[in-house]
Amino acid sequence: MFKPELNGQPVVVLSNNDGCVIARSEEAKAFGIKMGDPEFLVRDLIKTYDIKVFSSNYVLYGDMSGRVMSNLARWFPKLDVYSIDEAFGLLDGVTNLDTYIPKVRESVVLNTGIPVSIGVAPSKTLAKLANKLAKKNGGTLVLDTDDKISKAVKDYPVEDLWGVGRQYLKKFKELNIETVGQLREMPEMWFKQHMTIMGQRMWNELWGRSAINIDDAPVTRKGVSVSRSFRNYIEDADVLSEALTMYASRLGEKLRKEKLCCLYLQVFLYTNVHREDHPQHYPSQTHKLVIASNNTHDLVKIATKVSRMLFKPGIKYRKAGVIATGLIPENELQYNIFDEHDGGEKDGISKAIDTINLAYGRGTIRMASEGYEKSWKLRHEYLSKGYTTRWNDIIKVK
DNA sequence: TCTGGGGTCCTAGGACCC
DNA sequence: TCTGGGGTCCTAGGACCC
Repeated sequence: MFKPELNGQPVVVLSNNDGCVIARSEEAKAFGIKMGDPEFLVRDLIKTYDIKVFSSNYVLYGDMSGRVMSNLARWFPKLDVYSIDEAFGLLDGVTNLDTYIPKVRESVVLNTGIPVSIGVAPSKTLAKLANKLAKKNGGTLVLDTDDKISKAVKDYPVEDLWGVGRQYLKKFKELNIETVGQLREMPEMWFKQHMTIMGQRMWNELWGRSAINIDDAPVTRKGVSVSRSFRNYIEDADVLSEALTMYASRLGEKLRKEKLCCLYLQVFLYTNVHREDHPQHYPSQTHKLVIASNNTHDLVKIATKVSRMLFKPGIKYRKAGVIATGLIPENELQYNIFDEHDGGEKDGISKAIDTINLAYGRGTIRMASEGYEKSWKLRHEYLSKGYTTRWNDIIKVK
């Protein structure tokens, strides 16, 4: 949208640390670049065909996503935002689907500049399938009769079905099941035996009986995590605790933004799983807080302490992270009669830090233990601009 | 000599999603 | 030399309860 000259060009977007290809234009796919390919393995292809490369820019994508979702919400009585680029909408009471759905699509494209596709069906699983087929059908597809559904699933490859990953696919292939049409003919008991309750749901969904509800109530989340790969290996406990300081600080910011406190903080370390010649070590430990917290001081103290306990000398660490669970609203804290509480002093400091960082940019005020050199910091060499979120990057219209 | 039945909660690990 | 990050749900097994 912001670089229209790239329309029709091969373009790829890289994961964090510029590690893997995570999005490709049709033109880039045609040159044989696959989802998840490591950048360094396709570097020659990129050069040969002059493929345009971008680092991920989640702030920009998140903002554009919000625009699309709020436009969609005008057309559905219930909208369940499933991911950054997908939503399920309820169409109860809409009768003229064949004219309504193309109208929704045109409206979103017109108002946001983002092309979307819409699939309609009696269950989420079939709607996902319809959506995929819609991409080659002008952007919309309505499966509102048993006959249309049977035709749609007949040749649809099982590996593209929602809920089918590597392991389930292996089972299907052993039985020579190639298409969703074949899969759906298996008895219900077979689904239950081989795929437990998930399979039973899938079976119902495939026959047009909705088994996965549309939920527009904001669900209370179960966990919040921050993890990153390092730019270079870390072999030093002090450097490792610098990284954990930053991750725990970010985690605190995220929790405070959602007004949540955590009762458990899990810390984990990883070595490079792709290197068989490196000794592998992937320890993890969960720390239970006496009083749930979301202030940076508490979280950093725990994260760095645990990371030093987990660390083993002589190991090349590649990645680390922190996970907060046992989440409770920050205004429903359970104090403890036997433990001292600072009366919220540290919480006040964290709030002040948030205010300053919001005004002057993330990281303006940070914990000293985050360090200064940061040899582990992310690589982002091909970052696009913050067209919609930074004053300096906003496009000029002449 | 012979030792029940029905639960909950927690954690680790596996499978899946985008 | 270089391989992402953030989630959900389910199951099994252990520890505990009465």
